[in-house]
Amino acid sequence: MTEQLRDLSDDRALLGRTSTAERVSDILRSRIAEGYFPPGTRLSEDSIGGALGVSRNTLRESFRLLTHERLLVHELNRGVFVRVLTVEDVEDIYRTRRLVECAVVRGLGEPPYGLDGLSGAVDEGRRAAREGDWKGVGTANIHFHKELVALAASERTDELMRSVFAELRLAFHVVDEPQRLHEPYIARNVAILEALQVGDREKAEGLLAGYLDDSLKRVVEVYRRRVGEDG
Amino acid sequence: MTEQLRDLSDDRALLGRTSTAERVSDILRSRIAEGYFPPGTRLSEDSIGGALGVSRNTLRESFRLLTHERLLVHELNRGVFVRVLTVEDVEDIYRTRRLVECAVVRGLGEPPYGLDGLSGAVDEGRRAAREGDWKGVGTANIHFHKELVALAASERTDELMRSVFAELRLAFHVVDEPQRLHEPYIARNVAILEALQVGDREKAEGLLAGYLDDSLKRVVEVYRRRVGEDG
DNA sequence: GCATATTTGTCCGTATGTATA
DNA sequence: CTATACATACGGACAAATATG
Repeated sequence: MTEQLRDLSDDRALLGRTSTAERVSDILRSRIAEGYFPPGTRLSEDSIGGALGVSRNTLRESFRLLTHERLLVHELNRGVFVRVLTVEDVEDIYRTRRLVECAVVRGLGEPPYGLDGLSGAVDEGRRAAREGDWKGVGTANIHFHKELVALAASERTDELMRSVFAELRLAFHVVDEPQRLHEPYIARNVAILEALQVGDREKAEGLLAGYLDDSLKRVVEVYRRRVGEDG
Repeated sequence: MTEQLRDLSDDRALLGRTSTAERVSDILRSRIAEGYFPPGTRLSEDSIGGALGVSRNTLRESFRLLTHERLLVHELNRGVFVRVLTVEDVEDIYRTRRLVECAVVRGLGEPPYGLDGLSGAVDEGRRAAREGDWKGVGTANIHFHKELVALAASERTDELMRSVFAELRLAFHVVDEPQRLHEPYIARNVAILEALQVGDREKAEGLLAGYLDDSLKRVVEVYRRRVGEDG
């Protein structure tokens, strides 16, 4: 474990613009997102603090940040663990996505819209698919929907959904069938993008709703098999 | 200051289910919500830690929690302050409210709906108005809209909006014209409730959108005068 | 501009409580 | 039941930044 966690002692000597705790959070968030700390892993204060060369108090502040982002769960007197989502969590994530993402599309003004971010995410997904990088396809799909939310031009809505999408990654790591999970949605993202390009909000919203319903069904189906009865 | 901040030393001896830091956060959150710590106030580690009888490290964990809820802002080497919202913040809060609250109403299934929470909040507002407790009317209005969001039955949406409504209170404290700010909306909440009671989602959504637009206009109008150019 | 006091940032050592083998 | 491991919380220390005179 220690090898992959770069020691921060050097950086600390230099002038750090952000606090140590935030930099630690950034590192841990990446490790969780990329699956290096899979759901269920316990993050010991001692071993991680030692590996990163930061004190317990500093590390605890990082844990607090990530706990509030719902990536870690804190059990009193037992420590922090990478969150293991229940099937109900996954359903609620998609409930929230459907509510917000459809509302964003519906609330768009008159076309044309600034769709560069969306088509960029589509390109990113196609490129990853060509290389057989299915996890990359999953990342690109999430980017697509983040860009979709960004069309609402609301800082709070963005941040709100940022955390929801981070949670969604946790579910993807449990499922761990990236091609089956992500490939079908490249084409559907394209369809949504095209509807928006011609200014057909209603069609885009319908496609989006169908997308989310199907995606939820597929994730939950595999998810139940994985987490079994304990989730 | 010290008189209003109850010492926690006694509670610590008793069986506490939650951590000290969380209980401290609860206390500070209430104080901020009720305006005892108005926006802009600096929260000194020494004085508050002393008043509550907790150590600096514990208090700093509370500050982290509340900072992440956007109620406090942290300035490096200067400490934490109760957030002062800008006009842009207020506009974004209402943008988010409109997006989510309208989507909740639109996404309701077939009537009848469980509207006990909503009518309870209406009663609460009427009672407060009879007693001339206009801040209480504001609290009741926020309850009404929290209950409205709760109709979506989504844990994440609830939590998300809980933090948005907490921020909204910060704006109300800056404005500080509670009667003018809250009284007109009792009747409009009633109208929304009645539309939902007869199952007319579309009318309810329209009333809600108008409500939010008017409320934003009124808050911003007074807000600009208060914060002036520095916001 | 300078010197001083205050406050925060970070880390340590330790005592206590809690869960688990 | 005991022992171990860990988390919680406290108090103290010192450096660094900031505020004050």
